[in-house]
Amino acid sequence: MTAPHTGPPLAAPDMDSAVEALRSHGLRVSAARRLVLESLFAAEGPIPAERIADGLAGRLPQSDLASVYRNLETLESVGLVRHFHLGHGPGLYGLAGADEREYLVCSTCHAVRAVEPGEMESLRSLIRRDFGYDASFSHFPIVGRCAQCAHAHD
Amino acid sequence: MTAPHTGPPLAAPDMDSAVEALRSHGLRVSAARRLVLESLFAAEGPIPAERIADGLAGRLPQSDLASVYRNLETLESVGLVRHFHLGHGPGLYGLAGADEREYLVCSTCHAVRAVEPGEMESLRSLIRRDFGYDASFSHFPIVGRCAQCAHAHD
DNA sequence: CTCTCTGCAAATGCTTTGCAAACTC
DNA sequence: GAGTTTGCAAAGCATTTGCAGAGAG
Repeated sequence: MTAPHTGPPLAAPDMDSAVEALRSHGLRVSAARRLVLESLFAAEGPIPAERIADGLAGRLPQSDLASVYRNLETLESVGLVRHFHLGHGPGLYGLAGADEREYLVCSTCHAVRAVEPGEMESLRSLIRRDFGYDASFSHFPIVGRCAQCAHAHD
Repeated sequence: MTAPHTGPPLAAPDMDSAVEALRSHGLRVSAARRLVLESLFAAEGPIPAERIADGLAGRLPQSDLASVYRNLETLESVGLVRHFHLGHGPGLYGLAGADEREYLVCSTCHAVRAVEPGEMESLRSLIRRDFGYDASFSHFPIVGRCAQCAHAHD
């Protein structure tokens, strides 16, 4: 059941350590805050804010969307949460360190492909060498034409 | 004055050929359409739709923002225009083939660095080799920590 | 004369903000 | 209690859509 974890360790592996992290930053542990964290722990992967507000489609209590956004921002500011985009549509939020995969989106068929962070290492070092940037493709995806679409040249 | 041009040639080098391209696609050459093209030819580089609507801050006649968006989409669909994003904020529109530089944005200081397409070639071939994608960083930037920010470690 | 395109207004989708009441410490 | 955080409502920003009239071919 426990798949081998290749990415960075979770900033907080469970609810308790997340709560502890909040307190250590002088933040209060409110019900709404808890609920955001619980949703992220319960979700199968990164989700839009709205899914948290509707209680993961009923599995958890609902909460106010504005508060969800506020809390996601707060949690992100202390490093417990991260968010990214895959083109248009709402941002996706997840636990920092979890599922920090990087994405390729085909500009033609719009298929999304996720790869483990390790697979981008040579890419990252090339960028570091050529441009001096420590790049991450976990906030914006790499956009390009995928092999299938390149074959099926329009 | 004419800087060496390393990128692809403009899809339409001037107003006349742009108009011709429109006609060849069965599209009408309306005043509003002309104005969008003129704005893009007049602009120093990619600009948000709103700047076109307000007539480049008065240099040209104003036009309706909704029509500007509609026309940008139309022009993009026939390959005369392209658009991209640099993080949040409005999309930036420019003439296809012009200023098709690719961007790096520092995740810490948010500085934007543009590079000529050629400079990304080795990066692009690595992505092609590793993932089979024909990548372009002219729609989304590469996000990462720049050298200066890496030095000044938080 | 036909069909595309425009301008206006209103709607949309995602996210942020103002504010009084509720809750955490 | 003091100060954060909430919930609700409303605003904000970028972009899209509906529709009747104007304009291109």
